[in-house]
Amino acid sequence: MTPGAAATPGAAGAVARGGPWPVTEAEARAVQEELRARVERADHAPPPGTPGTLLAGVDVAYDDTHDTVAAAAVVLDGATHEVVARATECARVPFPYVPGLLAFRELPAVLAALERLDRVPDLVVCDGYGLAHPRRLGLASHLGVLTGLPTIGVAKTPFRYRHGPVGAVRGDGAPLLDGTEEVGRALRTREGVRPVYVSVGHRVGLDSACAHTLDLARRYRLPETTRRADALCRAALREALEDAGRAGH
DNA sequence: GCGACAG
DNA sequence: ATCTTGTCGC
Repeated sequence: MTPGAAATPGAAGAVARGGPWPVTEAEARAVQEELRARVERADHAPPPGTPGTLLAGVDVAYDDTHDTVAAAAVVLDGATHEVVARATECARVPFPYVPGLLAFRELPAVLAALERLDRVPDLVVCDGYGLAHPRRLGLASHLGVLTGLPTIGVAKTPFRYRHGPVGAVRGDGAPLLDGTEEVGRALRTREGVRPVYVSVGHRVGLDSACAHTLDLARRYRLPETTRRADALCRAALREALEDAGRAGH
């Protein structure tokens, strides 16, 4: 994948091939403070169901004892939701898990997997948050700024944010609040199941982000994109560890 | 200082 | 994220 619309193709490429990356938490926070101004809120995502549209999902799996991370990028046809492309990347874990700094742990491998795709997606669905972040630069927004691609974040827990009751019907939602600021939406994708937490990443509006989340999560709580990416990165991690084991013994 | 804490 | 058995329900 070579995103022609990339805002900073050089930066994304440098990261993908192991270029500069923050080492300390202070450096990482400084990077976020720097990039937050580049997040675009205008909606550039095609409506759900648009024929010819490509929807991507990205996710990562870890084995900390082997210092290994596996990332996967999967592309679905926007109308049929059939998988049309996939790619993976394994690497050393580049950053520890620190709440608020997840992107520095996940993005290098994710960017490399995206670079390996032979298609450029119209929207990337991330596992985590976008604007719902202490510095308004969760991994979804961060990925969007580095690639120029429209992105959204769909998380499984509320992190540090609050919301009122969510209606029982699929599609019902409640604002995710950071104080009085709406940073996302708790969204019910299935009745009788906990809601998911949707937030804007880059170049997508919140209503559009929720519409895509609902479109991709008909049968299960989570979007088909992240379910596929999750399965693929786990398989990639398993194979990487098996190969390493064979080579070592 | 204490608790909370995306994945 | 990951460690883990059985169990309730469609």
